[in-house]
Amino acid sequence: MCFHNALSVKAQDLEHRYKAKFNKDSHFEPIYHGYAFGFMLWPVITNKNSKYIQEFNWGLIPSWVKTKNEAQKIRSCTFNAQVETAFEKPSFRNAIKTKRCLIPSTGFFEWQTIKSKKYPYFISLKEQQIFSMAGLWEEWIDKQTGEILQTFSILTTTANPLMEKIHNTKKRMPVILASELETEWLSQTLTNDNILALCQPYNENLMQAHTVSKLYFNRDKFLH
DNA sequence: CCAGACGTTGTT
DNA sequence: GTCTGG
DNA sequence: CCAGACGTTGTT
DNA sequence: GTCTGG
Repeated sequence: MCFHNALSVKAQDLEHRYKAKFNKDSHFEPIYHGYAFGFMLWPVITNKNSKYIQEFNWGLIPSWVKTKNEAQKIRSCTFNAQVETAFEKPSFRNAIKTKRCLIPSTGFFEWQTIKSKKYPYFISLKEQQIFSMAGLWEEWIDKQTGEILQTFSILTTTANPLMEKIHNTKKRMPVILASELETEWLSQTLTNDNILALCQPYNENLMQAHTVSKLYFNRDKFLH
């Protein structure tokens, strides 16, 4: 599961890290806590255009969705996509073959449950401030208004031992790509097996986690 | 045939 | 768009 | 964010 | 009207 994500760096830092540019009209500001249900804009680098950092909305809307209402309903269920089943699911099977992207992150939040109480953790990488989660994207056109919505989903896989201890109810974690595999993820010529091979749980020894205050998750602080 | 799903996991 | 369940 | 609930008891 | 669940 991955509903709480962070990208607490400047636009310029991202441009250096990915050797890609934001569009001129972008106003990216550091994101200290992004919550999926805000359907917020997030920087992504797609296989279609890796020279630019685009900003897509979190919550993938498949292209076959007919109405805004239906789109709103489905996108609250497509913040994450399980990689084990993504090749079969109608919502993801097209995207995982042809529309992959990198989701830049500086860390994400997960909850540990102990005796029915929940403790939030922040998880990041030891050696890279900015890393990439593996993502899928889609482009949806509202036939009523002509509006185009570009959206994305974060792939999840089974938790590694560190994440099993933290996210101890569902035991899932986002797919994290080693930096040297980012270009490969965006390649147009991968087989299904190649794609699955890139989506293994990340090495726990390269990750770090610490508890954080629940105050970070007060509704008022991260919605709007 | 035709309506309905199509998806994931849950802080205060 | 395509599959499933009734 | 925004649609949907807003309630209780307890059979096949 | 306000809270909750997705």
